[in-house]
Amino acid sequence: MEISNTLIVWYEKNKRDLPWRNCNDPYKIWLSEIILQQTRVQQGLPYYLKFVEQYPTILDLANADEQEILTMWQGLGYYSRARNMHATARYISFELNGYFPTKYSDIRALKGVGDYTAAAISSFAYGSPYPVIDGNVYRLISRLFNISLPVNKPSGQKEVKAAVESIFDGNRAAQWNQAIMEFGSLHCTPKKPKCETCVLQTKCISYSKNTVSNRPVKEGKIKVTTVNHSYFVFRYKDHTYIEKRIQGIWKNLYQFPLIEENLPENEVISKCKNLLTSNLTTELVKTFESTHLLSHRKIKAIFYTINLNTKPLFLKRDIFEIDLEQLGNLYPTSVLILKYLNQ
DNA sequence: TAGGCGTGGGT
DNA sequence: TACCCAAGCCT
Repeated sequence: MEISNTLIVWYEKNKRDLPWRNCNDPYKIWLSEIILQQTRVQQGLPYYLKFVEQYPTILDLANADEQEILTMWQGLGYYSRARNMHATARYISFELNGYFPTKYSDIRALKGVGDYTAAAISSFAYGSPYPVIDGNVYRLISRLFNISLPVNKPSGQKEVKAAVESIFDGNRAAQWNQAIMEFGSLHCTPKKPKCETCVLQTKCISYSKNTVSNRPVKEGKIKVTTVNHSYFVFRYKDHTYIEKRIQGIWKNLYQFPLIEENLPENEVISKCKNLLTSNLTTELVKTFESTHLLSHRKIKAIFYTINLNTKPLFLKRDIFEIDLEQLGNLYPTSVLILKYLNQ
């Protein structure tokens, strides 16, 4: 209880003014939590404001096209969040008559809602006594209790959860949850935590044992593999030609026709010509190169421009014609392709 | 359960 | 530069 008081006093004095706080609308709380998954407040905030303006109610979101929602989401990453969010909006609007679920178990069962998000919505919208455990909490708790088990493995997660429950105050769950995340985010930071001015310093076992810089422990590294992307930008008048991605990364976003194999340039050009029904007499011009970094992949991208005098016919039926300016506006696309369009 | 899934900021 | 990390979830 003493730790809870300390955290909450700190929070009331230091909290940021954010639009989804002091709000009981489960729709807006849910929306903010989906946007903020693995996303910094600074990056997610403009998207939240945009979504609330465009879709004031969950029914507005449910009635929107997925393509429009993905365009709104463009640039935020982890696009499955947007697809799941749309599916959940339709489920709540049309199966639950627009009533957002109130029970933790029902909230937890929604698409795109895991343990963290269910606890956040339950506490912030309804005051239900479920502690949030996000990256901030893993870090803060592993320091406070000097937990040496890896927090990205079930063993460490179990220990953190038990520690959280030992200090959680369910009678003020919403405030408590906001407080511990805000404190972790602003004070008990990953690098250079502000231990010298920390209100929990005397309670922090890692501080007394000088292990703060080694907490939290994480095991295993993500290996980043390098892949090649060759994009073909066919131009005919103001038109260009795109296709929809149907699986994997950037699913349901649009792109220029793409060859992913790592081939020598002459074979890439040969593959490009095979996309068309007729012989290609125009040459390909390499107009842009970029290395695009993902969390788990390094994409070495090359963009070739092909300026045509006649309308092209494609063997692949799913390649279709648009105005170039529609890509990134009417047709959502990746930041990699936005970089090309903006250069 | 380990890997897939984005992007941008910080060091 | 290369790496870590961010209000995680899904399969």
